[in-house]
Amino acid sequence: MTITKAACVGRPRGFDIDIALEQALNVFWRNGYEGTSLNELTEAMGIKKPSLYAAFGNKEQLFFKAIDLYENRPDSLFNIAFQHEHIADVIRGLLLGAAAQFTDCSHPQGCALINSTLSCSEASDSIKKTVLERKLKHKQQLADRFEQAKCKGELQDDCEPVVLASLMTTLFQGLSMQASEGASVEELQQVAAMAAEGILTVCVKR
Amino acid sequence: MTITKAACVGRPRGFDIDIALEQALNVFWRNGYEGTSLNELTEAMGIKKPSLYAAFGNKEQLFFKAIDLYENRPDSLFNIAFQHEHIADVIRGLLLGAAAQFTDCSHPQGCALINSTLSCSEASDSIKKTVLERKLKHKQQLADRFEQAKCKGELQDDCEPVVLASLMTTLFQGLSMQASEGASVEELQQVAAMAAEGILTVCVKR
DNA sequence: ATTGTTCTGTACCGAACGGTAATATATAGA
DNA sequence: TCTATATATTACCGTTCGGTACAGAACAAT
Repeated sequence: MTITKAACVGRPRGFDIDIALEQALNVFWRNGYEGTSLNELTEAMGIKKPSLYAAFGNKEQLFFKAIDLYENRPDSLFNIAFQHEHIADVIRGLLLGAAAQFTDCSHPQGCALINSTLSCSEASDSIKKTVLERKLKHKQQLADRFEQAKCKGELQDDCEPVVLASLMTTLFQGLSMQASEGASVEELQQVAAMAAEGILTVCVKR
Repeated sequence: MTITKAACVGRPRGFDIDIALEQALNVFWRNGYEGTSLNELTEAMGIKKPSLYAAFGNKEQLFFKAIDLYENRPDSLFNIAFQHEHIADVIRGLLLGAAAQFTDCSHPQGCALINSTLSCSEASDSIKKTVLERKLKHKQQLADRFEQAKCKGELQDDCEPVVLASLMTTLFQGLSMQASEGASVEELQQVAAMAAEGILTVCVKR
């Protein structure tokens, strides 16, 4: 899916807009929104500033498009883990999957969405707000999935789906930060495994 | 403990250096290192830039001094929680204490150390490195305390103190982020309670 | 070949950044 | 009162920030 319809008249664009966007995502992923300068972006994307502005609007819109690209990846953590039938497998899949994906060295470490939110002063308020909404949406998806599991009788009676969703979000954010700080895949997997074991023990009927 | 020895000659300083430092800490706490500008600092501290530079060196040194102030607070989370004898109380104290302190509205939300690390591009590398060392030191303190508990037979045999310390760190970082994003004290306490219950169940002998 | 359209590159904008030179001002000691 | 010293104030430095005006270059349609 291209971002801007290819023009059939005029000078043709000299770069692949999808590849450029992916490069931009990588920079935002690594440095966050405010931590990324236009010079870093243009250098990584292999284009000059006016080309960037013509193709993507401005830094803010470029960021949103990059985040869209990130969230629509087919190998998204949620997409994979939610395919499991049993809630225990979902929880294990989410935590161990996060540990694996956040340390996957084929792209920057951690979660792009979580990393981006960080380096944001009061200046870029719309960025903060939008990223927060996305994260809230994901938390809601988790809560919905856990609620569904509870209806099926998979969860303990005293386990609140919303709280469990918050706890998972907390763990994701912590795992993402640790990954960004250079934690190894082994360390994060041990952490994820211990967390999963604890959650399964106190929240899931067996 | 003052930062700079009070001069007994020359024009006396027109502001309280300790109060100014505390104001600086609050700004860094709220906005992170790179997210904080000198104008914000001087405004919050009630002084002009040359006074700031005369008293604290530069932005980087001011940050280090502010972080020192933060870590040497008497009501530090670790100081309080480590006073408990039983490891179960330590773990509960750490998690519930974090939920409470991170949402305490008498100061910025979240953990200052964790928040600061975030908004740091490759530029301020020494900041990143120093903050990382501090966080690592805290993780080590946790690991030592858990190791000690294991020696006393308080932990399950298959519970690795280092992994448990990593999991606690992960939870702290997640809780701090959620607090910074505006989570309520109630929500965080529920999350902390659930996490504590899980950890106590799988890691601690009862 | 000309025109219209769109992209590319250079060179620049005002604003904000961290940091400082120069100078005025307030105190202690002589 | 005068001098030495340390602080406060103003006004400025060079750099980088996000963003853009402008002119040239490459294509499709005529």
